[in-house]
Amino acid sequence: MKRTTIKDVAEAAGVGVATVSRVLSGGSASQETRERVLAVAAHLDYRPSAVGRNLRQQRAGGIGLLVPDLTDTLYGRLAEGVLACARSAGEPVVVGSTGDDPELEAELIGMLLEQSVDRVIAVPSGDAEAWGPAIRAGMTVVFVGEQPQEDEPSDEPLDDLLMLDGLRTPPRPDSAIPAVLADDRSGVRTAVQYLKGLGHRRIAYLGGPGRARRVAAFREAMGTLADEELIVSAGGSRDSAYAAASGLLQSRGDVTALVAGGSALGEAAVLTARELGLRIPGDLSLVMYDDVPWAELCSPPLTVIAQPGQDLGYRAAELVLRSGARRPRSVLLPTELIVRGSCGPRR
Amino acid sequence: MKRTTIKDVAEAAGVGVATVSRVLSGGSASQETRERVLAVAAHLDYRPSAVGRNLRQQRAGGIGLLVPDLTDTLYGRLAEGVLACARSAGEPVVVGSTGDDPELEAELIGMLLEQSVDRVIAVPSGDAEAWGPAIRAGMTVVFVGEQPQEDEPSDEPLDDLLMLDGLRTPPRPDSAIPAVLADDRSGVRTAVQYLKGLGHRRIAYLGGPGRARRVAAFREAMGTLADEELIVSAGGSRDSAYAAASGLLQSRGDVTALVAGGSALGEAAVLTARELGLRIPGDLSLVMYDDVPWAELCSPPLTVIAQPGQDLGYRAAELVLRSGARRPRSVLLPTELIVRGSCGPRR
DNA sequence: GTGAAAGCGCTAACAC
DNA sequence: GTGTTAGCGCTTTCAC
Repeated sequence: MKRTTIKDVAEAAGVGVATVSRVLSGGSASQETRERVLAVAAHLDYRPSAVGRNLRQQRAGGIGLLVPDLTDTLYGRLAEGVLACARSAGEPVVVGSTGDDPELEAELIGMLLEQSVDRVIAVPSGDAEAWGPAIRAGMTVVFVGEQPQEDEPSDEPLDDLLMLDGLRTPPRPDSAIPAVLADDRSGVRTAVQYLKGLGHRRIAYLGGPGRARRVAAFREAMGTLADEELIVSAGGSRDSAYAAASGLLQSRGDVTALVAGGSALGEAAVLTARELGLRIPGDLSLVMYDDVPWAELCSPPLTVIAQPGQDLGYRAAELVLRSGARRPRSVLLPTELIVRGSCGPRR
Repeated sequence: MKRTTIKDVAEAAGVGVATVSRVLSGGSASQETRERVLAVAAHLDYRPSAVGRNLRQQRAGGIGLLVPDLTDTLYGRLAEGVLACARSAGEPVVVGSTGDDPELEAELIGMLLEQSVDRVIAVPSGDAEAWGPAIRAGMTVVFVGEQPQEDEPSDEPLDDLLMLDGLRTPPRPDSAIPAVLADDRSGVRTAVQYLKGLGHRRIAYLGGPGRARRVAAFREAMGTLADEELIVSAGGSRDSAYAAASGLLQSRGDVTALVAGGSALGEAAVLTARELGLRIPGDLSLVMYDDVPWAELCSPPLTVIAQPGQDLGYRAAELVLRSGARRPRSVLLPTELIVRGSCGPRR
């Protein structure tokens, strides 16, 4: 099955290939020629080959999208957002799932490089260095939902004074890589203040791999109440989420409230609490990140910090597509605390 | 930022481009030459351009994946399966979300054609004809999770006799397009028999767009109990799911059990039941398609028909990748009824 | 065992 | 306005 090429169209229309190319890309041509070429092209069901064009233009169109896990509703929404924007721009999207594994992430970046995909949107899993090769190769990259951990010297851990100021982690001072982020700081702060208002003092944070910004925001919001022992982070797998939740809830009997840094973590927390006979919100108040559909169906309905998943993706796609124009700045999208039934006064 | 090409490597290694190409694709070369080329390539951080190769070989590598909605956990899992298999084969995956819209589906097929993506995995949304152009263009396509509706004359509706035989809808007699499907027939049958065993007679089915096989399987399983008025199908949107659920539950007070053909539908059913003051399983027994994470967290925990989402995707990817070898046959994967707490005896 | 050269489908520079 | 032509990076004959 041979593909119809521009040459076929040119011959059938009795014109040169350049003319066909011009007509199809809106260049100048006489009315008559234009119509004939268009007619012939339609009749032959001609589709310009993106491969040919890409080779010629030294850059593949299309955009790459790297997310940790498509099974997570948040990333599903994010992907839908990217796809929607890309589609309206007629761009194909090459998707990769990193499983929150920096190594896999690097491998996928290499794959995109090989495909000459020169614009990518990513929820980064590793550190910023993984993106060196991509940047050096001239890729336009936009981070979404997360940024690589700062490689700040970890022996200057956390200064209580600094934590009180409102701007410890600005959307990254002047990083070369723009990012579209949810306002975690404000989301977590709202949640923590809500819990504090309910009388809770021993509030734990259950985080996933990476997601350093949320943890930092939690520490900041807790202020002097922060206790490193109540901040645990699980690996990417479901099992490790349960293990972490279980470990936390069992060894720390004085915990009366928990913030789960993602829906998988929240799920683990709910199940673990049930197993342990902890009632929500009677014995344990729970706030979960991400307003997934089941949050409302859960018993009790879960109070959540909602992120605009789809918007995050859409905006990121806009940024990466219009990157040519102005220097893209990072974007911060609002989060919202949706109060349902999983939090109560300290018992 | 110019990309390192095969020519650069050839020059730096003091050999011809053909030699570089051979070495890199495992062709014959002297030990010494091979080592030198490899060293130079590594040193220059050379990556062969997929675009160049694709153009030369008249076929883009990579595989296309078309799903209705990445926000749905089932399709997220399915995509993860495809991605996992594709990655192990080193193939990029171009993903499109059809929103269950045949028109959008056709548009995305066109986009894949333009990209010269010649292997695609799809959860079809439209009828079989939408795939004509793809097939004619030489695409290898594999359906997954669903097949286009049969264009059987609808005025010969359903023959009760035929419905009793065990093989009314085999994995498609000898269609040109192979499919990887979950065994809906057996899944639905098990669920319906379970409900019948509980004493239910007025069992409704709430389906989504398309998904004709499940509906057919439901009719078949119901046998003489089938009532067309209890079979309703919603559109793709969340709203239409609620509307359908609401309409069904309000107008048909004698319904004591409901099978929801997908997790979005199940969600709508649970919420609607709550609004209407119908208790589950007291007033209404519910079986839902797809074992999403929240099914267990719901109140009550939902009895579900589980499909192996990830496997479906993985197997489909295998099929589409090995398509060159033997004539790929369709695959039927088992479903499982997971009994939890949403079904009770007829009140 | 290796190099020179053709050509995949396309666009852009240049000639007419 | 339109045709001719030169490559984009690569693989693959075909000579040597």
